[in-house]
Amino acid sequence: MAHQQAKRRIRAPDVTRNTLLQAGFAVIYRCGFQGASLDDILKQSGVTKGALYHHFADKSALGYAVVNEVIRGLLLERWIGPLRQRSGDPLTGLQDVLRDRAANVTTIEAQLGCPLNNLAQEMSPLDERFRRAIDSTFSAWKKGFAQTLERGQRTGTVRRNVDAQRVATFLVAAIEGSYGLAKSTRSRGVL
Amino acid sequence: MAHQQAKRRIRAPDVTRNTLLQAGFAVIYRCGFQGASLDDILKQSGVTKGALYHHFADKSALGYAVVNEVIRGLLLERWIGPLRQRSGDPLTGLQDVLRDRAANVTTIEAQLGCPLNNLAQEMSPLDERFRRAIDSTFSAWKKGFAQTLERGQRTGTVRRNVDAQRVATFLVAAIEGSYGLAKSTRSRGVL
Amino acid sequence: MAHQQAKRRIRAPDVTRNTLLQAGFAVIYRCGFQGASLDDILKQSGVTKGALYHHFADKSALGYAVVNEVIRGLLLERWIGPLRQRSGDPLTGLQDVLRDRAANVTTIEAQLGCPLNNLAQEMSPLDERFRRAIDSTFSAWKKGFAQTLERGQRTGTVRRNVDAQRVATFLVAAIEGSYGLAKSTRSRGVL
Amino acid sequence: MAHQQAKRRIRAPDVTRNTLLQAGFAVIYRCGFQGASLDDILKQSGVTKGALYHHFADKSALGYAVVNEVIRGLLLERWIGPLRQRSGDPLTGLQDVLRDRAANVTTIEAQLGCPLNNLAQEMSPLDERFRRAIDSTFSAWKKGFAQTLERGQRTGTVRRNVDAQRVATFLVAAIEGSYGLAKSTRSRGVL
DNA sequence: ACGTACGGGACCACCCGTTTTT
DNA sequence: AAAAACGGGTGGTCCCGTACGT
Repeated sequence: MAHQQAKRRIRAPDVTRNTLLQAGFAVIYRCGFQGASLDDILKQSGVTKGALYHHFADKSALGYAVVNEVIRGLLLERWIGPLRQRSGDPLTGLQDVLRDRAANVTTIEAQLGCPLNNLAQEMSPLDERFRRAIDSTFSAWKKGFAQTLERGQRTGTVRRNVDAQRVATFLVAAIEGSYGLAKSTRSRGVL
Repeated sequence: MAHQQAKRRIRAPDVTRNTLLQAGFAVIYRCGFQGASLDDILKQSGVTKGALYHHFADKSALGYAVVNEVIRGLLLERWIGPLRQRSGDPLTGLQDVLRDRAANVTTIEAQLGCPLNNLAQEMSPLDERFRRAIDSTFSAWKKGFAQTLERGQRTGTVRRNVDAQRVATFLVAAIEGSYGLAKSTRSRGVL
Repeated sequence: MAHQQAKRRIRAPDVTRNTLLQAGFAVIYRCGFQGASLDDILKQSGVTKGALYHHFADKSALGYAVVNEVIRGLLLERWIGPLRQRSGDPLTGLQDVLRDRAANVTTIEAQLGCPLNNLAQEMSPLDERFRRAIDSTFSAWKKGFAQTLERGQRTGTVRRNVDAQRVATFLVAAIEGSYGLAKSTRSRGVL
Repeated sequence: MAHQQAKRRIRAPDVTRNTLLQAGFAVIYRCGFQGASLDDILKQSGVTKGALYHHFADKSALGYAVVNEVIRGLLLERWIGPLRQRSGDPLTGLQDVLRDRAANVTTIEAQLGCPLNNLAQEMSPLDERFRRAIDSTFSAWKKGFAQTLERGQRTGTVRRNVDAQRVATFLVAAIEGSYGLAKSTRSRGVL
C-alpha cells in the first residue's frame, strides 16, 4: 500500500547515530555546548527525541561522543594525516602543513575557531568527563607533532637537544592562541 | 561638585551597580555567559531583579559591562601596570612579568583560564557587540606590550627590525594558548 | 485605551497563591500527586508558570502546602469543628458527627475517598517531608477526637479506664479504612 | 501431556511472564502504579520491551495481572490460608492470625503498607478495570473472613445474630485503616 | 517469543524579561 | 531606586507505545 511505504522506517542504527553526531557537532560548534539545544540538533538531523535518547544517555553523553569521535577524527585528518604522507624532510613538512592550514581557513572557520579549543574553554572546568575527553584528544595531537619532530631529530634537521614533547605542546598552544585571537579580531591576518 | 556630595550619596558611583558587576563577573567566569543564570547572579549579589533591570537593559548589557569594566581593569592591572612601574630594561621587565604571572597562578585560575579568553571563545561568534568589547580589550593589552617593546627598541635591547605590533600579538596569542591548554590538562606545568 | 484595560493585571499575591492551592488540591485529589500535572493545575487555575514558581519552589512544595493548608483546614472544619460547637454530651456529639458525615458523603467523594488518606498511601513512603506533613495533620485529627473523649470522661459518659489516645487513633483508622473500602466497592453502603 | 513436555519448555507456564509479574509487583509496590516506570520494571527483571508487550497489551494490563495474580495470591496465602489450617476454634484462630500478622510485619512493609490497599486508593477512581480487579480481590478476602465467622457461629463461639458479612467487611476496613495510619506515623505501634 | 530501534508527546524546572507597587 | 509579582516560552529528561527484525 502507498501509505505503508510512506510510514516505512529505515532501520540503520549506525546511520542514525552518525547523523546525530554530525548534527550535534555542527550545532555545538556554532553555539557552544551549553548553548546548543537538543531540539535544534534534532531538527537539523531529522531524528526524533526517542532515537536520540536510545543512542545517548543524555546531552552530555552526546557531547563526549562528539569530542571522541567527530572532533578527534577531524583533527587527526587535518593536522596529523598530512604529516605522515609527506615524504621529504619532516620539519619542512610541518611548516608546509601549518602554512597550508592557515591558507585554507574558511571565513566561517576563522569566526568559529577550533572546535576542540572551544569546548576546552567552555566545558573543561564544568565537567570532568568532558575535560578528560578533550585532554586525551589534545594529547593525540601533541603526540603527532612530537613524533614528527623526533623523526626530524633522527634525520638531523632538528637539533637533538630540544625536547620534542615540549616543543609540540608549545606549537599547539600557539596555534590555538592564534585561532582564539583571530576570532575576536575577526581578521585572518593574525593567522 | 562640593554641594552635590553633601546631600546625595557620598559620591559612591552606585554601589548596587558595582555589586552586580562583581557578581556577574564571578558567575560568568565560572559558568560561561550562556551558562550564567541571572537568578544566580542575583542570589550571589543579594540584589533583586528590579535593581538589575534598572541598571542594565538586559543580560547582554551586563555582560558587555563586565568585559569593559571588570575584565579590562583586571587585565591592565595585572599585565600592563607592572610593566610601567619597572624602572630598568623594558625587555627584562616583560620577562619578569611573564614569569611572575606564571608563578602566581592559583589552582582555580588554572582551571578556569583567562576570563577574557573564555568570553572571546564563547561569545565572539555569537554576539557582535561582545566581539567588539572583547576585541578592544585585547587591543589594549597588545598595545601595552607593543609600547614596552618600542621602548626597548629605543633603549637598544630590542632589535629595530622587528615589528613590535606583531610580536605583541604573538605574545598574547601564546599566553592565551598556554592558558587554554592548561585548562584541560589540569596541570600548571604547561604554563 | 481599551487594550490597556484588557492587559491590566490584578496584583494580589495572596489570591494567586490561594487559587493555586485550591486548583492544586482539586487536581491532586482527582489524580494523585504523581499523576497530577502542573500544566493541568495551571490551566484550571488560570495562573501562569511564572507565578507558580514564584510562590512555590517546586511541585513538591505545592504539595506540602496543599496538605498543610488546604487539607488540614478541610478536615478540621468537617470533623473537629462540629464537635466543639455541640453543647450536649460529647459522646453522642461524636456519634452525631460520624453519622452526619456518612450521610452527607457525595457520590464523588465516595469515589475519590479521603484526600488526606490518598496522599498518605501514595506519598508517605516516597517523600519524607510529605510524610511529616501528613503525619502532623493526622495527629491534629486524632487530638481533636481524643479531647472530645476526655471531655466525655470528665462528664462521665465515657469510661475512665479507656485510653482516649488509642481509641481516637482506632476511630481514625476505622474511618479511613471504611472510606478506602468504599472506593473500590463503589457503594456507599460500607460507610 | 507427556509428549508435550518432552520437546517444549518443560511445562513452565512461561517464566518470562512470571518474571515480569514479580518485577512489576515490586516496582508498583514501591512507587505506585503511576509512579512505576516500565523501563524500571524492565531493567529490574532483565526482560526487554518486546517481551513485555508480547505478554501484556499495555502497562495497565500488566497492572491488572499484578492485582489478580500476584497480590491476590499473596493475600490469600497470608490471611486466609492460615485460617483454614487451624484446627481449633475459628474465632481464636482469627485472633491468632491477626496477632501473627501484626507481629511479623517487617519495617519495610510497615512503610509501604498493604499493596492491595495502595492500589485501591490510587487507581480505583481512575481506572474502572483496576477497580474491578481490586474489588474482587477484596471480596475474596472478606469472604474468607466471613466463612470463618460462620463456622464460628455453627460451633457456637460466635453469636448467631451478627451479620458475618458485615463484620468481615469491618475487620478488613480496620486492618487497612491501621496499615494506612502506620505508614505516615512510621511506627509499628499503631498495628 | 523476543530484541532493538524508534516515534513523539508530556512533564517539571528554569530562564529572561516586564509590570506593578512601594 | 528597588522589591515583588507575574508572563510565558524553552530546556533536558523520561515515558509509553509501536514497528521492524530475528
